[in-house]
Amino acid sequence: MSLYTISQASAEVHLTPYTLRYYEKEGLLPGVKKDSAGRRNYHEDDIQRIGFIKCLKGTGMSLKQIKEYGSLYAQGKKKFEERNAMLESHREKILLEIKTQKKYLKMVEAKIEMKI
Amino acid sequence: MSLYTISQASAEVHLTPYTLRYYEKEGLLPGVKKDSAGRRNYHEDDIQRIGFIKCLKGTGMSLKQIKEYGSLYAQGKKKFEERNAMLESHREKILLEIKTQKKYLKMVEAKIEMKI
DNA sequence: CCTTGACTTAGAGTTAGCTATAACTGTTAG
DNA sequence: CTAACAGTTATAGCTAACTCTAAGTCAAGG
Repeated sequence: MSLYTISQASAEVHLTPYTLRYYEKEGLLPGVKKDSAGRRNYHEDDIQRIGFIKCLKGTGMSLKQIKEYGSLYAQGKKKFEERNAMLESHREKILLEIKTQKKYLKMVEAKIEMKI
Repeated sequence: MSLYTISQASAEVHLTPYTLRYYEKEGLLPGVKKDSAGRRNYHEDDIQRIGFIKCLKGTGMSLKQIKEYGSLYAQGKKKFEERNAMLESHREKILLEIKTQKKYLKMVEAKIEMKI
């Protein structure tokens, strides 16, 4: 299938229709097409975009920054440097986050092992 | 030093005095002592408790659940099973989260490598 | 034709987790 | 002694990210 209604897209990406409309309203997901009756038609690449939005959001990027990233993306290769710098620094952030999570994991495990 | 004012504790744990008072008000940090003038005196073990609160919160536990955990903790060994079950399931959650973060890391790195 | 149901919009409401304000009190340095 | 300071409480305000409601539109089945 290459076209999704909002409820199909919702099921596909595990976000509610409310959230999908909200993301669009906030400018995170520009250019979603509509049919003659005004209903959203999500294309395969919209699904991909939502997937990457979830990735960025899931690693702690704010919707505001995600929107910023998307807007750089939309401006093509003239903003390539800026956009990639954003990803690079986000990459560092994720690495740090994983490190922190591992540290916290050890703390929780130590507490479990204490058995008191 | 074994006693901290709120601003010293704040500096020590990297949380604002607002947040420390808020946590106390919300019941996450019961039993903080006060001096004769009514000012909080954080003891070494309060600092430790805050450290563990940060650990739980940093791994996605809600303040409500952290409070619940603390209340089980306060009830001593009769609630040991329940409390440890909470930690065990939280441990699973952290492991899953690390896995997810690693997946997302790969996605971001792939995007960086695309160079488009 | 008419009802049903999935959609639309604008805008209001909710929740978590702080963050700030106002009014006040006790301690300390000059 | 007094002014500045660091704390106190109660309560209001804020932001992010949804989540829901109301009122309306359109298409398809009986």
